[in-house]
Amino acid sequence: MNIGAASTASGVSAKMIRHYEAIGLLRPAARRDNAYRDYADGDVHELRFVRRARKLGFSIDEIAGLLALWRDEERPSRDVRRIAQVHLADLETRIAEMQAMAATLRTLVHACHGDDRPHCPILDDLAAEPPRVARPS
Amino acid sequence: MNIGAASTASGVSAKMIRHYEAIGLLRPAARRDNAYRDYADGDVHELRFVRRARKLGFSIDEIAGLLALWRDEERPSRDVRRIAQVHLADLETRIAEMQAMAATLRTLVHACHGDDRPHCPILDDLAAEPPRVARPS
DNA sequence: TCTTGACCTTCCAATGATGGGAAGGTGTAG
DNA sequence: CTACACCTTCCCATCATTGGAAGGTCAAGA
Repeated sequence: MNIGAASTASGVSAKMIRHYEAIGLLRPAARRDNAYRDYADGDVHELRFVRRARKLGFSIDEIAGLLALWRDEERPSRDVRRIAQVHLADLETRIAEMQAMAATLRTLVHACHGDDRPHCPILDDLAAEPPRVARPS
Repeated sequence: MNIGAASTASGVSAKMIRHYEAIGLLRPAARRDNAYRDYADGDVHELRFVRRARKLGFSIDEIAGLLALWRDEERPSRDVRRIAQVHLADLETRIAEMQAMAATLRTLVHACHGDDRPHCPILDDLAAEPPRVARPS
């Protein structure tokens, strides 16, 4: 199977398949006489694994770990769970940060008339002096 | 005021101040005889504006627009509001995507025993065949 | 047989926001 | 005079992905 077919079958772009190989996430593909990469069904399965993990937001490093565990029939599920938990906590932190941003923005957008007049609470907020937090020497 | 003082006063790192100047977000700073950048209070105010906007997740391009509007005493607040609204919608989309990831992950982490045994629903999910979506030719 | 077009190869570069660090000039206090 | 803190520019790295150039390969049709 050429890289194009593997790409179609897995949903991972050919560009990314080569990239994943280059950075060592995937083992070097078999080559035909013409130097074309040659993929088997198992490889496509791995590519789909990677794609699904990316869709869940795992980093390449994390996926490398997950792939290694997946290949190891004896892995303790604890190891897999730990990776997933760390990533989940990470996601939750970032979601909370973005929700804080969104909440502030919603308030500001709501407060802004959004008409011809120049007065704008959004700019007022952006330009505001930062609150002088009490910082005991 | 040297760049270090402006950095301390604004909360924007000296590195980033130079960067913002290099990419054209900020006007080239005044220079002293020794070629050191020289900042006035107004510049620090602008830097704080940029910092606050970054904290709300605005992109550099969006901040460029906001800065221009801020400088223009005659701007219609509508223009500001539109930028903020687009960004807010963007944030909400990304939050929803991440929440979908997190929800899936929570389910999987919950389903995984996380012990010595190799069986792991997390890997099972990642390795699952993608649902064959009906795709009427 | 020749051409066309769809594939494949490698290599280089860009994205966006930020940081690290090198190599060298400047300012000030001891 | 010497430290040391500051400043300058320049290059490189991150992370995941995409775009493109320059060139090789293969199959089908005239």
